[in-house]
Amino acid sequence: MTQMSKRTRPITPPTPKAEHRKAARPATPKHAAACCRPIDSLLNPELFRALCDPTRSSLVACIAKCGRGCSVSEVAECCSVDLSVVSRHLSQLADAGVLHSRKEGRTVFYAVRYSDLTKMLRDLADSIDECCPDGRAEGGCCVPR
Amino acid sequence: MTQMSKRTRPITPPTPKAEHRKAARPATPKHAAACCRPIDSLLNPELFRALCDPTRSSLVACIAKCGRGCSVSEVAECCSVDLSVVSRHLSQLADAGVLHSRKEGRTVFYAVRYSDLTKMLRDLADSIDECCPDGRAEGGCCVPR
DNA sequence: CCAATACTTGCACGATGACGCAAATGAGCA
DNA sequence: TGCTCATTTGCGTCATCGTGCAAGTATTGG
Repeated sequence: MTQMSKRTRPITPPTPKAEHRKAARPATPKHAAACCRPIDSLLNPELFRALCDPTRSSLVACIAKCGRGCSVSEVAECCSVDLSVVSRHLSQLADAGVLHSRKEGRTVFYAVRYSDLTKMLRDLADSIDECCPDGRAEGGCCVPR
Repeated sequence: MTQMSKRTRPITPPTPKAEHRKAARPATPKHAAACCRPIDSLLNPELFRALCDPTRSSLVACIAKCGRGCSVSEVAECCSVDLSVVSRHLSQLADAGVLHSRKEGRTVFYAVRYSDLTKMLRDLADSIDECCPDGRAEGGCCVPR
């Protein structure tokens, strides 16, 4: 247990869920100074975390292609996992900002947050571009040695 | 690299790696017919899987901001995990197409695949847009009930 | 009020992931 | 050849994740 010495592992007790995911993010590394900061916030693991599971991503694709809000049980037909699993995945995706949920009577409709999602992706792409467009970067912010 | 093929599990022999990740992907769901297919391939969990870990994403941010190729030990200074862990993360990111590696003598330089990465992100954003631009989608491909 | 419908939540289990340490491999250099 | 530096790999450990089943909650209809 002492294996992971100091960082991210308060020995045992509280286990605040996905703890190590929160911690390991050294604000400003030695190299790579203050330039191009937007990438730090845009390269948010939470979004990717939501989309990294194939079941979840297929659910997103299903709803996206659907174009309208889909109920949980409707979406569940898209894949072979239990309805409860789908329910959990959808709420997870909603938490991550990928989906939007709307309750109507006893059914819950999930829809893709098209513009938010595409904005996140494009902003990230932009921030990556900004970091180092072709020519630039030589003698950039990161000390060579 | 197949670094973690069947490793770390002496107990259960066959363990076909990340099995469930491969499987759960019902080609064509009942709803959401053949329209807007690109999203299926672009919403690739593998890319997100690579970026979903905060340590990994901070490594990517570090290298991105760096602008040039960074050696493993250099990058390791950006975060507080063991060098071996960084090495594994970097090769994982390279496998996912996020980074590019180049060996020079005994050092390995990793650099962000700027254009590939931004292309993937923008294409995905485009495919999401295509799926359902504002007005469209009513009475789309997914049967309402 | 009761039953049915549509989800959500609790729980247990097996698989996977991230990690550190130590040993191994590879590549220059004296 | 032997040594050192840079990185990778083997292995054990612990936490987290995805999943199914069963029970619980909310909402609508009779």
